[in-house]
Amino acid sequence: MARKKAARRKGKTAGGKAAVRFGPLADWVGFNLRMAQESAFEAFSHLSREIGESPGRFATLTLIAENPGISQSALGHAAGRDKSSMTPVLDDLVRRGLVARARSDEDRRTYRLNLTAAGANTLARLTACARRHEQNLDRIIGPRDRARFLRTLKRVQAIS
Amino acid sequence: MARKKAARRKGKTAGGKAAVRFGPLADWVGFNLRMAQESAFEAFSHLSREIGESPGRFATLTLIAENPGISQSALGHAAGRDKSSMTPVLDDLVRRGLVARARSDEDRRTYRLNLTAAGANTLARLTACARRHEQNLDRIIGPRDRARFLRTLKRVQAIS
DNA sequence: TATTGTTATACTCTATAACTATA
DNA sequence: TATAGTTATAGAGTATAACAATA
Repeated sequence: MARKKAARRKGKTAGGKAAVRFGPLADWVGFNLRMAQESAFEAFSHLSREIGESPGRFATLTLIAENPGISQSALGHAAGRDKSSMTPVLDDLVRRGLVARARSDEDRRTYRLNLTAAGANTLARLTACARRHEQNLDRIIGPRDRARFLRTLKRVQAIS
Repeated sequence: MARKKAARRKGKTAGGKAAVRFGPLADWVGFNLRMAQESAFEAFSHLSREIGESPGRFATLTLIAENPGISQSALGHAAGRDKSSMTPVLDDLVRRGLVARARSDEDRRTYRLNLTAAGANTLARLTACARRHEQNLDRIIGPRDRARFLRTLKRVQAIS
C-alpha cells in the first residue's frame, strides 16, 4: 500500500505502468455515475450468475410479482423499454417456465403475466442475492448517508 | 399536477392507466443507481447529438487529450474495456480525422494516440455540452450535496 | 382509428479466441 | 514466452417499422 502510494506520486501504478490521467472526467457527476453503476451492476451480476440468472431478469420478475396480471406493454413502460423489446425477454421466461402468459378475457389483445411457482422460487433466490448486494452497498455508502444518496438518485432520474 | 397526485392516490396515473408497483425495487440502491444513470446518460446523449457525437466518444477523446501518446490497450484498461473493443472505436475516430494513430519507435507493436486539431475542436464542443449537463445535474443535486454525492459514487466504484 | 403483441431487421456495445508482428 | 493490436465471431440488449388481431 505504501509502495502503491509512492508509485502514484511518480505517476506510476504499482504494476509499473504509467498512470492514466482522467482530467475533468474525475470530477464529473455524469462520468462517475456511469462508472459506479457499471461496478455495482457487475457485482450484482456475479451474485446472480451463481443462480444462473442475468440481472436484467430480476427487475422483470419483480415487476410481475408486484403486479400480477400486468401486460407486456405496461411492463415495458415501467422499465422504460419498447414493447418489442419485451417479446424476447418474455419468450425466454415463459420457455423456461418462470412466467405464465394467458390471454385476457376482457381485452383479447393483451396477455396477463404471472409468475409460476418456479418463477416465484427463482425470484426469491434472486431477491436474496439482491439483499446481499444491498448490504455490500450499504457498507460502502454508510448507513447514515444511504437515505440521502437514494433521494439524490431518485431526483436525478427526473432530469428531463 | 394536483390531478396527477389525486390519480396516484387511487393507484392510477394521470393517463388513466393502472399504476405499476415497484415493490422492493423502489428502495434498492442498485436499481435506482441504474435508473439514474440511464436518465443522465440519455440527457447527455441529447446534448451531444446536437454536435453529432455519441456520449461514448467523449470519454475516449478526453482520455487521449489528457494522456497524449497513450496506447490503445492503456486506453481500454482505463475505461474498463478489452483492447479488442477499442479497435472499432479508434478506427472510427481515425477515419473521421479526430485521432492520429502513429507507431511508436520505442515499441513497434504499439500505437501512440493523439488528437488532431479537428479532434481537439470536437472535444472542446463536447466539453461544453458536458458542462451544460453538469450544471443541470448540479441544479438537481444541489450545490451542498454535490461533493458528498460524488464521494459516494467514487466509493461505489470500488465495490469489488 | 388506436392498441397489443409479434416479426423482421438492424444497430451499438461488448467479449473471447485465434492470429500477426513484434518484444 | 509475453504483449499490442486486429480479425472473426457471437451475444445481449435495444429500437423502428410493418403487420395481424382486436378494440
